[in-house]
Amino acid sequence: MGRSPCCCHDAGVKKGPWTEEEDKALVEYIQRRGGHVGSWRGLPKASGLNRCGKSCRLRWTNYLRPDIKRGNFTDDEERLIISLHAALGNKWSTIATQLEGRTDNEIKNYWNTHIRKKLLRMGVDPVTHQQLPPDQHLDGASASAAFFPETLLWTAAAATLGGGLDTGAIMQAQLLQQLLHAIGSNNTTTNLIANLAASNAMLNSGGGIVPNLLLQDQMNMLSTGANYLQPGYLSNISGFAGQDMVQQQQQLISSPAPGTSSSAGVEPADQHRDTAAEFALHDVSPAADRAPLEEFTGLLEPMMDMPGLCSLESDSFWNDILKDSYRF
DNA sequence: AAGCTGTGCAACCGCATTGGT
DNA sequence: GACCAATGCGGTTGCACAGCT
Repeated sequence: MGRSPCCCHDAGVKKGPWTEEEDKALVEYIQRRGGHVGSWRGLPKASGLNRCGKSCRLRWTNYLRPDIKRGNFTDDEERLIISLHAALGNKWSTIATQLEGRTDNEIKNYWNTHIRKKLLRMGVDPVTHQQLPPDQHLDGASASAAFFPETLLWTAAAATLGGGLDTGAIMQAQLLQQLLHAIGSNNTTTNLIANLAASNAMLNSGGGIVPNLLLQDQMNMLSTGANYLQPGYLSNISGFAGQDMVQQQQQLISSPAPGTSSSAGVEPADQHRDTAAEFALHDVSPAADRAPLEEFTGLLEPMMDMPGLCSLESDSFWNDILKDSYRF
């Protein structure tokens, strides 16, 4: 497929920072058309701007659009970005759809300048969201090989969907997280369910399962609520965004580590699967309490009858978890 | 005060994807 | 299905600014 020549290569087309006059001309043009641009390529000529159409689009979407939120990111926004990044990777535009008034460019910049460094200081790999070896910590602090079941859960969910995570995949993970919360903070149960998800991830790692799930407004409601699924290191730390990093590191170190993972030289996707596999092999706990599991399956059953929410019967991710749950 | 360095962010660039013919 | 124009996306760059020496 041939690449179209970009108008930006035309001689005489202005580049660089936009002036107030240019901003005004662009805003007025778009407002005159009722907020509907039509053709970006034709916009510069029609509006009298000596700019590339691409440049106009970028200026509008990243700066001039009236619904853009200004100011610092809140703690909740930061957590949401981290959670979504753990599942989606650098899909900035997808992440931006879940943060009202924030642009993909803004989120990307914020990630690269703030969050990325923060995670490195915590000893968390900002790409894989896994614990880094002690010698790779940004602050040089040593840490035990802390392990987070919920991080694994994220990984498992992402791997289950073959890397092509869509809103349905996020919903699966979020619903699973909510179920875990509903059951309570029983670590044994959490680990068990994480194992089930990990096993499922191994079985389906190349499958690219795309579940038939939720309506967009349900997705928005849940993903912006307090119960969205977070990587384990977030749920282990209260007030992540504003907390002193040394203190956070100490909290991480103080957590007992049920398992370790070695991932040097492994591609991220493979690393996810390897870690999931390792955890599943070493830490399946048939001694998990029966009562919480009954509660878990009890919570799932009525959801099967909720039209438009999810179709558990036709979705092997949930089916496998359900079957495995009953087996215990 | 001048120079250096680090940081944050707007904007650019090139490839990927989408949609129309 | 092939082709091409238009748009979208993510990585990268460059500049302004602040803080430090």
